[in-house]
Amino acid sequence: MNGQRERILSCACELYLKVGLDGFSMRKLARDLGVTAPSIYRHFEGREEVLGEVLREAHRTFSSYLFAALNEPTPLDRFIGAGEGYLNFVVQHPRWYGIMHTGIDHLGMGALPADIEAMQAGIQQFWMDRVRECIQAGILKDGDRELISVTMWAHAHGMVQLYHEGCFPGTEAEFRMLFKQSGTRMMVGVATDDFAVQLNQIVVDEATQLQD
Amino acid sequence: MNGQRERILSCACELYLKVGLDGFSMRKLARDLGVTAPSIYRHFEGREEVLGEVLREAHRTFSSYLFAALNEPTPLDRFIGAGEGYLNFVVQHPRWYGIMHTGIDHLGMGALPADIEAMQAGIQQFWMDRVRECIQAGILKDGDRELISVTMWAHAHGMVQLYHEGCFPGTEAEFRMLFKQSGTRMMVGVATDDFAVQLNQIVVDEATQLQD
DNA sequence: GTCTATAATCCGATAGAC
DNA sequence: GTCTATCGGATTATAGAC
Repeated sequence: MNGQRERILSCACELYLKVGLDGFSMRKLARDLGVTAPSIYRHFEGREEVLGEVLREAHRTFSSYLFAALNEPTPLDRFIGAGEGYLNFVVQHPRWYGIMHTGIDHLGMGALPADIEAMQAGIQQFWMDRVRECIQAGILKDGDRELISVTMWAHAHGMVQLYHEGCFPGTEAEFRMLFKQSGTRMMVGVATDDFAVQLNQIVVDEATQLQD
Repeated sequence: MNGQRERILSCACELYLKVGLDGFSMRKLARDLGVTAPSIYRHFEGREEVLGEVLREAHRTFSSYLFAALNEPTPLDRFIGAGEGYLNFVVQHPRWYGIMHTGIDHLGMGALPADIEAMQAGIQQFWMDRVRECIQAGILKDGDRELISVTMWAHAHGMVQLYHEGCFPGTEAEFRMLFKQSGTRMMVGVATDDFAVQLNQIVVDEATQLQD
């Protein structure tokens, strides 16, 4: 029966989301499944292969959050939609974001499976496409696309890491606000002069709102 | 003899820098010291107390890298000096930066020692002072100081995390360049209009340099 | 202050019976 | 396919001799 393999995988994802990478063990997985540990080795070569599947599921979920933005009508809408998808994902699934940023050595693997590397390449391509079409639409500066992408990536990733580390005191809703407000300011440096005017207007509006 | 305690601490820092947090064990520490594990428990209550001292040393070193910038003459020089100190620290001491961003639960502690919390508060105060005096000097926008600080913090931390994860392909020197170039763009959004002109001039100069 | 010996838990993985 | 039994290793930490 091949359904058993899928039952193990489903249970493995659940276990990882509950206890994290360091707490994830074959013995606990067996206990949750209601079997003994050696049984799992009939379906998987070892812990490494199971974790590979968990990592695969993380990438699948992340991709679905991002790629939903492709249904939006304009480059700007797709860019904003992708940003909101990213924000929703990291807030709702911190463990899955975590395993995607865990070194392969810590996962006990020598190298990433080819299909996971392909998914990573697809995600990177997705972001580069958003940057490219926002440049064509006159929203982002027509310059070094890689550098523009890095600046936005680093800001977003840093915000998320600091939030997950507990460096921001507020609630989840307050973090979402902070993420967007900070993102607006960061964007000013990579936007065209015309679009920067609109972004700065948002900043001013926020300031006057706070005064009321 | 109290010198033994200091010898253990020195060796503990060395061991942590070599093998990281997960590889750090009392047995390895004892082996490096040339004694057996139970001996260490005459000087320390347990692994948690030793790691607390390692974390303390990390904060001391980080602070020394930052606070050296206080010798600079102007607010802008102090700000740039602090940024360069930060960059030097994270490049030269990734493990120490790492333990400073490790949750206390992962360190096996219930709460941070009061003096370490005080050092963290001092570092945060240092950055807020840099922001405050750069606002007074007409370099940064006169707005929400906390938000300006968060934007810069997130960008810097994100750049470092991605670098340490191996997400940037280049050399260390190329990363230092990337950090500064990306930082310049990020700064445009939090700078005054006057200072943003200077920052954008740097961006243009870089672009024309690349064309040659 | 350091040692030996050991308790008490964990872990991944395998052999071989059923 | 699952089980029992086990190997071989890791860890923190303690008891008690010297």
